[in-house]
Amino acid sequence: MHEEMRRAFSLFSGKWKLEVRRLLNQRIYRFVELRKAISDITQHMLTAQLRELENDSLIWRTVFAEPPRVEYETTPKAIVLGPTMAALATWWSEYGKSVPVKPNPRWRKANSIRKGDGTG
Amino acid sequence: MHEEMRRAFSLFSGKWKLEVRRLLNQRIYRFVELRKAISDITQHMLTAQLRELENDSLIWRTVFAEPPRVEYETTPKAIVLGPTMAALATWWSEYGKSVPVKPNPRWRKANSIRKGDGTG
DNA sequence: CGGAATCCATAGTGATACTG
DNA sequence: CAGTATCACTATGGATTCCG
Repeated sequence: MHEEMRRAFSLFSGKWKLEVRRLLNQRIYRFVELRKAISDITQHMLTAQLRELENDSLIWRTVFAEPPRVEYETTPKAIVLGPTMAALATWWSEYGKSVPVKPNPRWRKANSIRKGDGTG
Repeated sequence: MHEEMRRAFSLFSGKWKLEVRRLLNQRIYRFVELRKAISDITQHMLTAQLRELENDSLIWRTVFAEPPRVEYETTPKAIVLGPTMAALATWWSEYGKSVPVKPNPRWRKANSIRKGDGTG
C-alpha cells in the first residue's frame, strides 16, 4: 500500500507541478499564460514540468496552428485528485504548524499500541 | 491555497518519510526495528529522515536508559493525515497507470471551461 | 545501540542562448 | 510562440568511518 502512496507522491514531486495542476484544474491555459501565472518559473522549467505531467497523463497538450499556440488542460485522472489535494491543504491549515506536546512516556506506554489507520 | 499543498507535500518529500510514517502509524518502533523494517535504508539516512520528521512534529522521539534504546512514534498531527494518505494510495490504484484518451479538440472546446474543484 | 562527521555521486533546478 | 541545448549550481541521497 505504501508503494502506491510513494508513486502518487512522485507524480507531483517537481517543484512547480502542484501549482500547474492547481491552475489547470480551473481552466485551459496556454503556455504563455502559465508563464505569466507562475511568474518565478523559467521557460525551461515550465516546459520540463509540463512534459513530465503530460507523460504521466495528468495533463493534455494540444497544438494549434491558427493562431499559433499550445494549450494545456487537465485530464480526468488529475481532476478526481482534486478533493484529496484539498484535504491535504486543509490538513496543513489545521495542523501544519502545530507542535503537539509529547505526554509523559511512563503513562503513555500503557496504551501505546494503536490500530491501523487504513494506510498500512 | 496551493502554498498549503506545497508545504504539506514537502513534509514528506524525503525518500523514506512516507515509509516511516506508515510504519509508525501502526505501532511504536525502536531505531533498530525501523532499520530492519526498511531494509534498504542506511543508518545515516534513517537518522536524517527521523530528525526531519521529528522537527516537523510528525513523530516523537523518546530515549530510554534501560534497556538502552530510542523509541519513535507518530504524533496526533500525523495520525489525522492517515485517511488522506489512504485516499492518495487509492487514487493511484484506480488511476495511477491509466492513460485517458484526449477527445477531439474541436468539439471539446465547446465545454472547456470547468468549475473549480475546491483546491484552488 | 543510536547516533555524528566527512566525503562523494547523482538528481533536480535554474540562467542563458539559440531555433522552427 | 513554444520550445531545445548547454552549462552551472544546489539539494538530496548514500558510503564510510568514528563515537559515547
